[in-house]
Amino acid sequence: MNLKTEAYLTKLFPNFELALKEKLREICVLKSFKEGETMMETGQYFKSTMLIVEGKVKLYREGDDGGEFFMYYLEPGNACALSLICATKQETSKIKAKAVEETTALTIPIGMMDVLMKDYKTWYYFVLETYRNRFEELLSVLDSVAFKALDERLLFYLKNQYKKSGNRELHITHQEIAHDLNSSREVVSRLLKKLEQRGEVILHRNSIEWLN
Amino acid sequence: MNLKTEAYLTKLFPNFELALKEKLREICVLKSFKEGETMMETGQYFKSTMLIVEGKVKLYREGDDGGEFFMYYLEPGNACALSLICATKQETSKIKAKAVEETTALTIPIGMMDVLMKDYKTWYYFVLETYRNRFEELLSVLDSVAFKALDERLLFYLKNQYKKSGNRELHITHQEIAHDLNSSREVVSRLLKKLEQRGEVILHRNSIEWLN
DNA sequence: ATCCTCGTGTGACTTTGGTCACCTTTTTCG
DNA sequence: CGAAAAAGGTGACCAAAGTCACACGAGGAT
Repeated sequence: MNLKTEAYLTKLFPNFELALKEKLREICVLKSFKEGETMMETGQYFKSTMLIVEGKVKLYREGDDGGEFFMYYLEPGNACALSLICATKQETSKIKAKAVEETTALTIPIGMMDVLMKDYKTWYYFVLETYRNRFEELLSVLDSVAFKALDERLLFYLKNQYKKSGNRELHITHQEIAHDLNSSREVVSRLLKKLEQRGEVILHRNSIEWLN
Repeated sequence: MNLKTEAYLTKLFPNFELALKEKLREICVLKSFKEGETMMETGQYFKSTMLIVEGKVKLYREGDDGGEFFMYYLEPGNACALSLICATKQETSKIKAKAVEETTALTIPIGMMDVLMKDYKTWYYFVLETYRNRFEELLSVLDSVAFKALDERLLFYLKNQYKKSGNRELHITHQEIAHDLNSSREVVSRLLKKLEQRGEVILHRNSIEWLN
């Protein structure tokens, strides 16, 4: 297992200094999640920070009313910015993380965060870079919610999916899209139909073909 | 002027280590903005990072269509997280910063960012803390846009204004509220009327009295 | 005093998107 | 195979909020 940890660190976090990698090999625990499993639920305290090394994770923001709202994906090489924040603040998150594939993560006990921060410059850089990236991603999500009507948000969403998967054939149901956009299935279906009529996509059962 | 800089640093950034304060005294330039002045416009490159030391700044996100959208205030002791991000990335911001009062800021040339980051631990902490706080603030803004109807967003907005000013008497026009919420004046007027009928506020010309 | 601007109030209309009811087709599973 | 579940399509209806048109009153300017 330590060997595996080392392999992941070398491959996905090449910028980590040697000493940091050694330290992490010591304190990290590999943890696996099944497809569809919820890795983190609203109301939980963070006991550890996670570095994703395998799979794909969807991050949702949860509203007080129970609504959910897709923010972004975490992929191998990413860390959850929220877990970095919440970990240090010892707060419960209004965040839900869901594995969309079989996912593996390196978990770091939050007690270690301060030490890592202080002693390893490359960790510090990594955390900073993570914040930066998530911050920007969050801003662009905010943009689309604040300024765009649902049809544009849908396009934005599909485009993102396409970019992430690199596949013209998006394997997803209308229901799930509606869920991610915090809207309803009928509305999404209607809008998709329009997109199809405008020649931007072709609809199949369980998948959407992205043209252009 | 260096004396002034020093005074500000001591008062507003007590956590900065001595060496950092000295360094900043060397490289910072004090800059003042008039009430209503736009400090930062979309499309500009950041040439410097700013630490607010006097006054109050409203931060807006701008949409492609020209719409604007109030995110949060910056106050003495705050830095603009965006300028920290954009500065390092050399990107243009889709952000507008507007002084709502006579405002003074310490400006730090972006070229210095790396040095500060590397050499001064307390700077590093400060930046991290800034990210953290803005990130959370951004999330709560996102919440209100994503999950709440306009009436609730209005309440959220008024409550924030009240908290920031500490004054029951909010000196603001319906027009400006509408602008900040990226909505329209008529709608805001109507909703405010409803709030008045429900006994939550009293409307005056040019101001809103916040009850409870 | 008169005028003009600004802030506000209000009714009518439209669009967007959420909801409901109900239907068809495909897939899964006992 | 046949029933049930999952995925998607569609029309009717409704509420929220954006738009337009216009009215009114307070206050400042001349």
